[in-house]
Amino acid sequence: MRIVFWLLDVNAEVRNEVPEVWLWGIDEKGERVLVVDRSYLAYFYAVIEEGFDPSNVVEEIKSAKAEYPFVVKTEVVERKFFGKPVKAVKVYCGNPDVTAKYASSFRRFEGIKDCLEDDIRYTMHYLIDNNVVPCGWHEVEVTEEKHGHDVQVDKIFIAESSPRFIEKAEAPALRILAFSTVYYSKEGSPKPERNPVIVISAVSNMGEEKQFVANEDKNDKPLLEAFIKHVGDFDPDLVVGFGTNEGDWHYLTERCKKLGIRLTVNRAETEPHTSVYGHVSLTGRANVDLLDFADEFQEVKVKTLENLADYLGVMKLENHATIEDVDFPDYWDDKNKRDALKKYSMENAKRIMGITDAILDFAMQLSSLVGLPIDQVGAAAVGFRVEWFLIKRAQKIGELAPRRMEQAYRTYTGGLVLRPEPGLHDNIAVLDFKSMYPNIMITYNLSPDTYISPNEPQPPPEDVYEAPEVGYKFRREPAGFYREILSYLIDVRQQIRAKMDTLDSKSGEHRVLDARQKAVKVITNATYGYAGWVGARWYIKPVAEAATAWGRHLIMNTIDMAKREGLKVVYGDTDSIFVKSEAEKVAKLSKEVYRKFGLEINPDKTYVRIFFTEAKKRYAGLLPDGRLDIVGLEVIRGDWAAVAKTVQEKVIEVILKEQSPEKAAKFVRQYIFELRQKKVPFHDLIIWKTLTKPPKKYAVKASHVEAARILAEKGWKLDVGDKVGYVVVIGKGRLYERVRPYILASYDQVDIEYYVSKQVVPAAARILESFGITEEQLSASKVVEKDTRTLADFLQS
DNA sequence: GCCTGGTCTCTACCC
DNA sequence: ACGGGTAGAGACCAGGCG
Repeated sequence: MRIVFWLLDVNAEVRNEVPEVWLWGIDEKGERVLVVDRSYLAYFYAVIEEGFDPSNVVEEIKSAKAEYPFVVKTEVVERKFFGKPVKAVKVYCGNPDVTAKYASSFRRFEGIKDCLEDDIRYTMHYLIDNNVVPCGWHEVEVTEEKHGHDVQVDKIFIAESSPRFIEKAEAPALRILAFSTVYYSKEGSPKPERNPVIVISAVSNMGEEKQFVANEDKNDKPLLEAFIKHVGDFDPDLVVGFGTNEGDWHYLTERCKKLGIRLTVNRAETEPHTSVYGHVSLTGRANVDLLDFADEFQEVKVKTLENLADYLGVMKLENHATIEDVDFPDYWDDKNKRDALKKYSMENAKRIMGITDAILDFAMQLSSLVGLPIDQVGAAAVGFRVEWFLIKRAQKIGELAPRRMEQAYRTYTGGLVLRPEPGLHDNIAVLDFKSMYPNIMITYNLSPDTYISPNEPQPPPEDVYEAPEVGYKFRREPAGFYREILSYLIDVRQQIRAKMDTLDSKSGEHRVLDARQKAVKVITNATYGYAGWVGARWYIKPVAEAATAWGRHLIMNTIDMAKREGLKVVYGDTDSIFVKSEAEKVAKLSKEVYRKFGLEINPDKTYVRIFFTEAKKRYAGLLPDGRLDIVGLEVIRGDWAAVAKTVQEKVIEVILKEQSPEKAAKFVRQYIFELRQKKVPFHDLIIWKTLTKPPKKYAVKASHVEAARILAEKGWKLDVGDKVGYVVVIGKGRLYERVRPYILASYDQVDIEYYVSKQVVPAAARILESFGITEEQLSASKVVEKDTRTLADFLQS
């Protein structure tokens, strides 16, 4: 019989010495199915030395049969490696776990140049070779198997053919469970061996809410058992949380162990286990951690669940109280507050479900585009997402995936940034090169396989593109790997967008296609960065270096052409120039640049008025619709207190809209006055900074590290990548000696004068100094204040 | 011992 | 664990200064 199913998750098993690929999915009728494919063998390639007879290698492998019992068969194949034809022996193994070991032995065999693709997981080879696509539909010939396994599905099938991919946009109706936990700890970061789970809130995408609460004596065993049962009863396809990969799953698993129960929440009666890219796998379900997708939202500086939900409009922050982790025990112990804690926990579960609604289409599209199952694609770093997409495309053209090589890290020259013309300008147009680096790579055929290294025989000059400044050469023909891939991506995105235009923008298909074009764009734009990444399988530094060299060449030529056209250039960064807007001249420039270089540069936006400081990469513009576009300045930085950001934004607004520095200065002084009265919320004084390495590795003392140390003393363990929120308090010595984690500080300890002189005034002066207003003028009363303080200090000591 | 200027470290930004 | 270019704050340190 034939079934059609949508692929949710994949894993491998070896049963009775037969390797099996398990495909977990949902069929057209909405039944949960497991399709087991026993027909697929693990393999790797032994690439043959040039001029060596592959059959000798085959013989050699055969004669070593005793040492390599899992070699099932060999096959001589033609492939390409960095574009060059190679012969290889494809070595099939009866056990997926031995390929890497065998490959490393075979590398020493005579006539074998290298072994490849032993580092690609069995399941990934399966998906790629059969064009089986996660979050995609497939049809497959199957026979139904008796339901003898301990797996939670409606039906189990044995595949009689390879699944065949079917183009179909929309996903089936999934069952989704969002959950959020509360742990009880008075000793700092909760630890599963000593601290109980006191609340788990769960929400389903059907709107069902369930809350599990510990007993009065904080016995959490019944709670956990009830939660496990609930997951089993609801049988979700997707389990979604926030920070679950690095937190909850480990905690809950260990907590259950400690209580003598097993956290069996997957479809195979096993416990959660950590898998590739540090993601936690729940066999048969997709475990999605929304924190993995938070990077997509650069505007959200401090990645908390609340902030992300607020940003996505899921649940407006101002209407809901946030309870800090440190306060959980108080809220539990105080019976009057306990309901608030329960409410907060349930709101968090709802936030998770809301965010899921907002990003799930994108996640699914990214998964199917890249080819990694949805639970993995989020956890995979950008470089690996690009790489899996490349591996998938490589297979289609017979290109072998290179191994990751240890290579020395060396930087290279990047984009060109112009010095801005400081001050105010009216009517400025921004001209942007459309997808500059991808298009450069396509146009000049920059690719690992078209690169001609200096020690190779050199083709005649008319057959190569030579990058300016750096002089690297690339074959004009045939099309390189990157050209193929990038043209494909750009084409596909155009097709999707054309299709979208024919659809009702509220339709399901439109929404799915929009998510897909976003996923395509993300991968397209990340390809240049991938090309310059030392860790990349296809890393060839000259490829990335040539791309930026062409970029500089293009932008410099464009500036010259603009000037000749009579356009005044006031700024530019990498792929853009800012010019005094003159529609006809701009149009003519675009045309000429296209004619000369074959790349498109078009007006992106126009500023009614724009302001530059002396610094590059920092400016603020007024858009025709009245919105402000602020770039690089403190307003959009996460490591400045809100007081400074609020004031600077207001100053910018007054300057751009009313061109009145005096009014702006007056506002600043008024704000400072109120700040000194402590009329601004305490939260607006918090400064957030990321811990970028373990505290011990810092070469110099730093405020946020010191704040983290204070928290650690109290038992609150912070990890690399965590944001530390601190305030500056009154005291002596260096700044780092005067910081406190905000959750441990009170308003009356705060050193307001620090916020005046080091936050608000500098942020405001950054703008106002161009108009002749000094820091002193902004903090006029500072002098008096300072003297008073000095006097007070004097009297004290 | 304190101030000053130069350099280094650190973070977060732009594209 | 995708690239380089850049600003700005604060730590740190050597040298000046009777």
